[in-house]
Amino acid sequence: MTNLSDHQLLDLYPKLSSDFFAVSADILAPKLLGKILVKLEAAGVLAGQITEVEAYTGFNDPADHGYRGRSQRNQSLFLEAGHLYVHRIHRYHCLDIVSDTEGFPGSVLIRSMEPFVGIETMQTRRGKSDLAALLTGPGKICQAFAIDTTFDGASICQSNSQIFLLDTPDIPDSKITRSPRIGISVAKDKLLRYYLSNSRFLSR
DNA sequence: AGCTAGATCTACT
DNA sequence: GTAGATCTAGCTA
Repeated sequence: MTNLSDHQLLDLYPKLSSDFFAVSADILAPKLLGKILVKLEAAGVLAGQITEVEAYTGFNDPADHGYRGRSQRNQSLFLEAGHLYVHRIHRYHCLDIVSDTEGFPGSVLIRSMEPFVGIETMQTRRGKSDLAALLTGPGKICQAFAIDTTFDGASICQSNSQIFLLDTPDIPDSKITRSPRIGISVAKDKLLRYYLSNSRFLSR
């Protein structure tokens, strides 16, 4: 896969459309594993395969940023499915895919990926060369892909979207592990983190 | 207007 | 395993 050209990759799989994302976050999360995140930049293409995600289930979930209702920071969580929610945490940014329906703040946090295309750019931005250190954490992904709050509220389902997902075959449940989410202070017991069991591209 | 906590990461020991 | 960097939304007053 590492020798695949940008052109081949983009022709190989169709872009995921908004109906794919319009389900509850806990359903969407495992379906995002194995999908390929693509960002088109003037200098070239960046792409990676999603290996680890977390679901945030809206008004049902005290750990969800939209749990207490709409605010300036979280308003894109209330958009219809297939938009991005990007927020800052400490020095870094985190990237969520908005799920569910308009007005319900469910989303899936992209926690880790395996780098596929644009690896040199990612290495430069991250200041690291080890592939396993490039995209194994939500802040690392946003740094490598140069995703900041200017992408908050952007659609990933338009024909002119700069960021979108490619529809690769689903991963069977037998290759997916569930665990508690990482780094949160409430609702720690919920098993809403999902990852590819045998991947070496995972956080922690 | 000031204070605090946070869906993180790195560099130490 | 833990301290410190770093910054902003959201809260209290």
